[in-house]
Amino acid sequence: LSDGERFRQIGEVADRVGLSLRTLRYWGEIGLAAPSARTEGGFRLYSEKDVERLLLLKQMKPLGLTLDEMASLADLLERAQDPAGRIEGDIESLSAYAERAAEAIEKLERQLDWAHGLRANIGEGLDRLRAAPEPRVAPRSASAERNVG
Amino acid sequence: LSDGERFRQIGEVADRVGLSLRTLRYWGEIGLAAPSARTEGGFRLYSEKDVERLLLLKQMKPLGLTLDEMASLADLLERAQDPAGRIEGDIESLSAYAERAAEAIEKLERQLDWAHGLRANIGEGLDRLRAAPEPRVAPRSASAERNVG
DNA sequence: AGGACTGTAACGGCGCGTAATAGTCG
DNA sequence: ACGACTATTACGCGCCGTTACAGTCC
Repeated sequence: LSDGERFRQIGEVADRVGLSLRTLRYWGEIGLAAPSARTEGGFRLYSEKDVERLLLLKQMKPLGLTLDEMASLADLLERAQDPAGRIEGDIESLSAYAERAAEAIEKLERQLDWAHGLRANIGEGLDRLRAAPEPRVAPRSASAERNVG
Repeated sequence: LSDGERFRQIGEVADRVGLSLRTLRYWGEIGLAAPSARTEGGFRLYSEKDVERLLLLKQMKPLGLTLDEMASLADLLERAQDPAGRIEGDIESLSAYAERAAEAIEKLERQLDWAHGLRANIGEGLDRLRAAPEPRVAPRSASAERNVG
């Protein structure tokens, strides 16, 4: 307000972090990532820390967690930043998430492999389709196949 | 029926391909991957080709397509197998999917990078939490810190 | 004939997309 | 005072998970 804190409103934030307006509003609504201020008229104002949290959350998405779990993990990571505010059980919770992250990574690697295979598969299909002419157009002679423009 | 075709029922198929019973039923219901036979009493019977299609569809999931699009792509790939049954426009459709596959691969790679970063992040958090003892347990002297079991 | 498996039908829910309508900012 | 942006509210959807209840297989 009176200090040098820089606030942005929802549209700019959505562009910067690559999330939709709807998603930002929803995440605020459920307490996952609420803007830390509002204008007099009700416009959401995101601080720099708010934006960082959004980026962190966005990077969590590939782990396949529910939004509740993402909130929990983000809180854990924030608490791990300064050793003051930690709570009993944090270590266990966090190491559980570490394991889930490892599993998610394996799954992503498998999926990436599949995706590469599928792309190759599609490429082969395209080659085959392009090799044979359209059904009704028959080649006049065997050597005429070379005329493919 | 009378020939050597091997049929499996839904539970076995679910185990083999790693999809839930509900998913198999739903995919059949919407025409994405229906079993090619039923028993007299109504039990679904999946042929070997049915199972292959299911595997193909499962590998498509990371591409982020809708089920309708997955059906379309699977049909295109099947038609590309033998050059006989192809249809005008298949090449264009298929190459559009090729592009989407490429984009999906880029996205997956980004996500994989993020996931690695996040895992490292969690690891650092754990290290920090483990480094400092629980709040209420204060060391008796500075040199006593070495007694960590 | 009993237990494992499967069938259909129905409701529920997450994570938003998508209006519709009204208010706010520079 | 204009246009761009934003607010809230509400409905809908895809993709199944999850009962509940009944029937089928060996």
